[in-house]
Amino acid sequence: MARTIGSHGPTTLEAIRKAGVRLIFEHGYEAMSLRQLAAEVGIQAGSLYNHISTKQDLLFDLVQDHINDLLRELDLALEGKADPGEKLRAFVAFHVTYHMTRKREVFIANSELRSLDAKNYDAVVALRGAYEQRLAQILTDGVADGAFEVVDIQVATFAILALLTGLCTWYRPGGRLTRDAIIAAHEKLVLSGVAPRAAIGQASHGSDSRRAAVAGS
Amino acid sequence: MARTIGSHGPTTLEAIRKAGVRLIFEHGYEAMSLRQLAAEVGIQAGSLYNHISTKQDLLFDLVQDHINDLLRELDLALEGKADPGEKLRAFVAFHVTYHMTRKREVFIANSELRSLDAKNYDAVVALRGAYEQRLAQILTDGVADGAFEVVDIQVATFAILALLTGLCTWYRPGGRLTRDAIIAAHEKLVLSGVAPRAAIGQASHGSDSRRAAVAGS
Amino acid sequence: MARTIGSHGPTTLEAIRKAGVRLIFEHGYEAMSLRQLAAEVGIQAGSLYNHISTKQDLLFDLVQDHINDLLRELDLALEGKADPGEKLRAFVAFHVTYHMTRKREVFIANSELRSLDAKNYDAVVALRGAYEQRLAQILTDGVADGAFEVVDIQVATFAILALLTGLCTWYRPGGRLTRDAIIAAHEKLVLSGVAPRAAIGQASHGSDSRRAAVAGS
Amino acid sequence: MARTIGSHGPTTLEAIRKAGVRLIFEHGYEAMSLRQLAAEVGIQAGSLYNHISTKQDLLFDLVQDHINDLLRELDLALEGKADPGEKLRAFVAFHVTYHMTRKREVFIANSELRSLDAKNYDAVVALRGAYEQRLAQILTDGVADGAFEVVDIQVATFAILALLTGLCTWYRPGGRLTRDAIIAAHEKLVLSGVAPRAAIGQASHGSDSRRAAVAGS
DNA sequence: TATGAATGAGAATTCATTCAT
DNA sequence: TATGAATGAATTCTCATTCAT
Repeated sequence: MARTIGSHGPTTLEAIRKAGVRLIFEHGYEAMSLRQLAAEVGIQAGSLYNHISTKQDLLFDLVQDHINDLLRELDLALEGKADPGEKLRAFVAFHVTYHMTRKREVFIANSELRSLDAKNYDAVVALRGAYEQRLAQILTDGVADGAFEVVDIQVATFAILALLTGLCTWYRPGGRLTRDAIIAAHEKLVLSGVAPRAAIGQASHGSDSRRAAVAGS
Repeated sequence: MARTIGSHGPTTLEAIRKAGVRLIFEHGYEAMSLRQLAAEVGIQAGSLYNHISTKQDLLFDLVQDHINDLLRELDLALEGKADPGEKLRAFVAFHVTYHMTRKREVFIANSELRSLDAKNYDAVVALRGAYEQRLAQILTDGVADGAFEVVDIQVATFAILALLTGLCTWYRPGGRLTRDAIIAAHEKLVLSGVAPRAAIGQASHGSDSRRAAVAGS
Repeated sequence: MARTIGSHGPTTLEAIRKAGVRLIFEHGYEAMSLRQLAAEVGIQAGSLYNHISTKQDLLFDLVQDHINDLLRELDLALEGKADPGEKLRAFVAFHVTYHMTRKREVFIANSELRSLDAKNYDAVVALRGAYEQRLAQILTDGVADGAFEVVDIQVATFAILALLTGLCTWYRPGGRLTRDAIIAAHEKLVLSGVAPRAAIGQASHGSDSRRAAVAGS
Repeated sequence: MARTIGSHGPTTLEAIRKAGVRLIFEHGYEAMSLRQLAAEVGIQAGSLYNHISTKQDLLFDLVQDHINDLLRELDLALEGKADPGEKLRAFVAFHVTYHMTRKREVFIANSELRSLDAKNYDAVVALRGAYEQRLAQILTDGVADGAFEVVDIQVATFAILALLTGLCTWYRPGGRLTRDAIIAAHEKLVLSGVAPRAAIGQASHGSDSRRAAVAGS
């Protein structure tokens, strides 16, 4: 905290992490070389080892920290929300916002799981499971009190997460749409998506074939 | 004539492609070594070059062939469908089915785009754009005749594709759900998701904030 | 000789040798691959082995045949020449002409000796020695009867051969000079070069240091 | 401070260059493997890349440095020489001396040009042209003031260079002849070779055919 | 005689990591 | 804490050669 000039320790580590996120996002973990990373930071490759212990460890730290942040901030965002609809809307808004702000960390955490070795993989998947569980619980509650209707909670959980997370493959700051517009667009899809069938049945051009499919599931 | 020992002719190429898909799916393109691939096929690494011209080319061929198949089969699946609702349902059913059957090719085509070099990347992105365009057109038509309501067509296109494609990160044949159940679950989410707001509005616990956001988009 | 249609044996071998000369001249023996060579000829690499026994053997044959031709034709060119001056002029004219006509073979025979394995190298060097010996003998005779003056016969032999052979690093058919002009230019240098010192001494700006050096040799 | 174990710093690069010159001289650039080179230096193949950037670059550096040295030292050797005869004698003495001292670099610079890629080749050929130009100018001046007579300056330039450079294919230190004797032998050939025809004409056994050829050039 | 596929060795180069300074 | 040099294993890819068909 009271760091004197010349002590670059934390600064350097931060620079490594920042550059690491960027390079892994752009090239992938396997394709990023530590020489590249060091060059980006402005040091020699060997010097990285004064700050990280391993390339694998750097990845793990980045991913783990991200998911921990995600979880913590989600819980803040859901705080005080009572009914499932409100919660789901908060979830969507939070998830979309977070993914717009930190899309590179998000992307890495989703696409580089396979580059984690077994132990690290398990740890991260456990954390991710906790996050998924938050959404699954919201859906379960909503279905229980009749606010939502889904064919399968598990599938819906995965599908909604995929839908929301897809954002970080195309979002670029300064694009055509405002943050709110993007949130609204996702909110519409998700909230409508889990809305009870009855409500939409009237307006829909629904066919028997669809009903049959659903019934058959 | 009826050769069985070793791997010869088109058989070998097929074996290379099959093993390639599996290894890239499991480890990623960068992480798959040609030694590994060759070992899987049962030949020496150098012998691969009797069948492929480059590791990069193998990836490109796999991805391109997949997307071409996807497009061709989609058009077959949509043939004869008239109204947007019917089309969207057909799209969902087709996409989900295809992704269950060939989830590894699908996964590769989505996750290894960044491993393609510039020229190949552009070619694949163009093809993928054509596929996205099919869905965008369905949504556009549905919105035009009032069957659908979405906040933003572009966003909805990407989101729905992400939702459907997410399937291949968790689907395993022989799982808890039947093929039809999985299709139905996705159909519900997508069809409801684009259903006109009016119909669901009553059932929804909609908040002012959301309406404002939508209005502002 | 009485070859029937369909028998391409000698034709193919000739094509291989021709292409081989060109490729070795352009890229060097080590840098020429048999795949390249085969492609040039229009066959598969494996098929080369119906005509040659080894890459090394191809090189050896090309070089050996060239030197044999060189020797045989030199003897024809020197036939009937009596005095050393006449012989030397004939040698120059022959060597230059031959090197203009077959500069690629010549170049290979000079630059790829080191790519020959020990046995082949020795054989070729022996043949080359015979050729050098022809020139050495001419010089020896000329010196003996006072027609020539050289400081050292061995050195003069190598130097004159290098001078003449240098031609094939710059000569291109259809250049600025006619064949005769090129011969004349070399003849002047060589014939003057071995002319007795006395004759030129007057015209030369000879220094004592040079005389001393010569005396000391 | 006084490090002696292993090879470090500029020492290693120097060792690589020295070993490189020797190996390329002996086997040719294409035939020298970096494993070989590294073994010669006493390091692992990969470690070479701490000192050079590419095999091609090593060759280029060796060749370029050699030609730069050659040019610089030639200009020193010619300094203060006034008339063409004196200059030509100085040129011969310098060239021969240099080629005896650094025959391997010289040989490489002459025989491995074709192994340079286009850009490097052009750079080296430009430098070499500057060197050739020095000799061409001496000949031009000598012809202008009547001290020399040559049939064609261009051809004479190439021929004399080839004559002198040929040295490095046979010269071995500690051979039969002293340095001075070798210089004298080449001086005699070159100086006589460009001496005016008139002076030698008397002593020569010149034939009409030769005169005709020269006249016709 | 030609082919296509295979081999096994070897090419240049890159990599994560270590360590004396 | 940084450096520069080293390591040894691994990378993609090429090569001359073989051989069943």
